[in-house]
Amino acid sequence: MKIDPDNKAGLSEQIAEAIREEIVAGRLIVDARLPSEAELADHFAVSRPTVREALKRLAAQALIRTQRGAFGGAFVNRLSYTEAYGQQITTSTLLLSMNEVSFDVACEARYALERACTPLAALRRTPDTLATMRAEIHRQAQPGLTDEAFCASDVAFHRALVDSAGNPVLSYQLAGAVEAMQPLMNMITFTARSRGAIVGLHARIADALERQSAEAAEAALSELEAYTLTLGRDVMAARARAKA
Amino acid sequence: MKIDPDNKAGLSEQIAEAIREEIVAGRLIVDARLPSEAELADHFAVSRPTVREALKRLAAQALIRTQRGAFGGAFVNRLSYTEAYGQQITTSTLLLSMNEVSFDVACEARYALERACTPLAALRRTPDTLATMRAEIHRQAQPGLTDEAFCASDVAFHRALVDSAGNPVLSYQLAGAVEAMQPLMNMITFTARSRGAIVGLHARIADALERQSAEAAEAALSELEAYTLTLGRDVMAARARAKA
DNA sequence: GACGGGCAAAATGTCAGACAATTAAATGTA
DNA sequence: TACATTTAATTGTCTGACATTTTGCCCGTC
Repeated sequence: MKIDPDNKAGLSEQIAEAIREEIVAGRLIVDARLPSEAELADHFAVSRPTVREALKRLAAQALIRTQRGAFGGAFVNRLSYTEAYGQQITTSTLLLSMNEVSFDVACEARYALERACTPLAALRRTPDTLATMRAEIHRQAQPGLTDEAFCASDVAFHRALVDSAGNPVLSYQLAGAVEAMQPLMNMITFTARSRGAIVGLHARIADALERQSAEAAEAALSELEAYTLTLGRDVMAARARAKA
Repeated sequence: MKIDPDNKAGLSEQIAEAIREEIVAGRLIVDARLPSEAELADHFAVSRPTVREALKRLAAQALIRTQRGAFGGAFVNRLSYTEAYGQQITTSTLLLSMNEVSFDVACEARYALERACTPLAALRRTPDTLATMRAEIHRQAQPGLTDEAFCASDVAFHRALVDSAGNPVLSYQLAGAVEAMQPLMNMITFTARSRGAIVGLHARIADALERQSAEAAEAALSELEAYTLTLGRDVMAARARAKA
């Protein structure tokens, strides 16, 4: 590995970057054990706390895992889909909440991506994913549901739709797009009428997938997008009025 | 903020999680200054190195930035699109390289997502993005290009295609899908004939977008997907033969 | 010879204190 | 007022130490 002059980046950051390079370049393969903290400190000519900070940076990105005890140490971590999902979701949520992303733009991105899944979902939907979608539709029709629970169920429905495509990479990519919308959707107060409309469109999507009609599913999805957009715009307009 | 019992998670991880909670819940807003390391250490009743490890975890995820000097400290960072792109790309690349994702699955996901962009790209493509695409096509037609440079240009072309949709959230979501394919594509040896075919399809896509025909662009994209798939399968077959 | 307990070693996790480097505000001076 | 200097606050790093956890090995017993 390379050495570190005293530049402005900070030693621990440089060390973390050097190790990350080793991993992404494949020179450190999955489950390989890194040198111990003391050895790394010696190699990079820094103190152990500095090395530890570097390792914690990598651990925060799930690139390594640490194990205590004899013959423990830091090991290159296999990035599982589950961990990748989590990172994807937190990053997407923060990106949307911190950058004044308009409801319209986020909505457009989400439905564009979901429409990309529908041809594959229509082809490969399983009884399992269809059952999940039906169950969520049923839950959404319950009268006593809070707005938050309704939104959570909405997310679950759309995740099932994405998972129907049977492509884990696609599911991973869309996890952020679907989940990150939830905080924005939570701002909407769903009336009985709007809930009915949404449930109806969800049912149309599920029906279309069941009979493997990608066109019908895409059409219903587009209607849902348009309807969600009007709901969101109403909220924004009401908020603007309250502000003035 | 909450306290930390001595459970198995590790103190620094618990502290990092507690602060992350504060940020995502909005109780710590963008550019807000966190308490100093000494104050945090006092508050959580741990030592300063432990607090520092926690802060480095957050810094690795670009959630905070630190500034030295008087009235410096740790500040909640606005997650920029650029930083989010970077995280998205590294996570996607590692996910693909570490999980034996087949070329077919990755390819399918990528082109499905890109097709989701074409209707918007056809609607909103600018002279700027079109010029970028043309420039990359021209570069790809140069004879002396290495395979790596050809792949890099291919990525640049597809990024321009995605950016044509004019939706930054969409661009962010697709950054991983497009960039993470590059290591897989780099394994392919591009003959003069395959390069010609790809350049031709790229030109057809650019032409279709220029005249705002989403259908033609999607058709060309699908052809490109099919062709890429055959190239990838040839490589896999050759590799299987070499192994046997 | 096999099994089990205890001990030592190795490694990470944490702590305490100190010093260096940096930066912005406060202060002093022309 | 404008500029240079000091000063205080804060992060970055180092040194050294102790605690905790886990593994492997030795050794005694059955």
